Amino acid sequence: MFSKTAEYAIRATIFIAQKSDPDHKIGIEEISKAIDSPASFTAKILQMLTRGQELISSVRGPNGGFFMTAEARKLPLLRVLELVGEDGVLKKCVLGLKECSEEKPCPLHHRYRKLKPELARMFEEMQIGQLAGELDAGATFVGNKGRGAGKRPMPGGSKATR
Amino acid sequence: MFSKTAEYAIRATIFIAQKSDPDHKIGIEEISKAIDSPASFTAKILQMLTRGQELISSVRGPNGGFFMTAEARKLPLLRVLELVGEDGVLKKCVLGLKECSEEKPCPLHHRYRKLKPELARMFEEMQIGQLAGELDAGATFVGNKGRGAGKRPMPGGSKATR
DNA sequence: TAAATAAAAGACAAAAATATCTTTAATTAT
DNA sequence: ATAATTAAAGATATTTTTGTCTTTTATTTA
Repeated sequence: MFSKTAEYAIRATIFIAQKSDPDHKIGIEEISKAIDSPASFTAKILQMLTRGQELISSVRGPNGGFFMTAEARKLPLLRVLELVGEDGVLKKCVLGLKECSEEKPCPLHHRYRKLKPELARMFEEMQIGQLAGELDAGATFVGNKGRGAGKRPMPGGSKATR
Repeated sequence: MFSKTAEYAIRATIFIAQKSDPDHKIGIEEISKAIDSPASFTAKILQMLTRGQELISSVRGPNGGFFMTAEARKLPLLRVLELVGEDGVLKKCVLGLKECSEEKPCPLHHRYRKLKPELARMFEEMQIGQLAGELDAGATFVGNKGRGAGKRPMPGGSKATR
C-alpha cells in the first residue's frame, strides 16, 4: 500500500504527536527506536515533514529535537502523505492508468468507486491528534518497551499558543 | 497502491481474458501495446502468471501466444496478485508493522478495520471473466486505438473443455 | 568565547524494482 | 529436415527506493 518512506513518516508523526510538546522535544534516536526504523533515513523523511514547520517543528542544539504544536495535531493524516508525495494512492487509478474516469473507466473502476472515496475520507478526516490519543488507549508501534511509566502531561491541553 | 509489476499483471490478464481463447492466442507485442507496458518486462511478468498454466496458458511457435481457458476466467482477480507476490497489500498492516492485531493494534487499525476486508473481498469476489466482460461494456485500458471493429466471438461461451 | 549538542544538508552506498537484450527451446509450416 | 515463429530463460542495464555516513549550521550551556 505505502512505501517505507510513507510508513515511517506516518509512524514518526503519530509518535511525535503523542510524546512531544513545545517544551519537551524528542531526538531522532528516540523516535527511530520507538517506531522501529533506521535513524538516518528517518531523519531525511522528517526533513520533508518539517518544511515550513507546519506539521512537525524542530529546533537544533541542546534540548532540541522534534515536536508538534497543538495546531499541527489538528491536521489530517493526509497531510503527512502529501508532504512525502504519496497522496496519489488515494487519488489515482488503481491500475495506474493515466486516463480513468466515469466516461473512460478502467476495468476496476466501477467496483472501486465506492471504496476509494472511503479510503480517502479516512485519511482526510483522521486528525493526527486523535490517532496519537488512540495510541495511549492501547495501540502500539513495536514491542511494548518503555511504556507504563511514561505518563506525560497530555499534550494539546490548554496552554498551547504557537 | 500496487507496483508496476502488479499493475501490468492485472491489465495483461484482463486483456488476455477478453481477447483470447484456446484457438486465438495473442502475442506479447500485441498485449503490451494494448495495455501500454514495456514488452520484455511484461513478458517476464507473464512468465509468473503462466507457471502451471493455471491462470494464463501459453504455447510457443507459430500461431502461439497467450490465452486463457474458460476455467481460468472463473478465477478471482486475487489470484493474479498472489502469482506476482503482491497479495500482501490486502492482508498486511497499513503501517507495515510486523505485529498488528486486535490485541496489539497499530494506530490506524481500528479505522482501517472495516475497509481492509472490503478491499480484500473486492479482489476475492471479482472473477477475471467478469472484468473482461466489463471491458466490452465500455471500459478501456489506454487510448481507444483498435476498438469498434474487433467484434470477436465472446469467449467462455460453451465449447470450453480444457 | 568555547565546547557540546542536535538537526539540516549533502554525498555516497546498497538493494530492489523496472526495463532491455541475447540466447535457448518448443512448435509449426514448408 | 529446414526455416520461421514465438515464448522461456538468462544475463545485463537503468532507475528508484532505501539506507548510511560526513560535514555544516543553529542553539544552548559553561
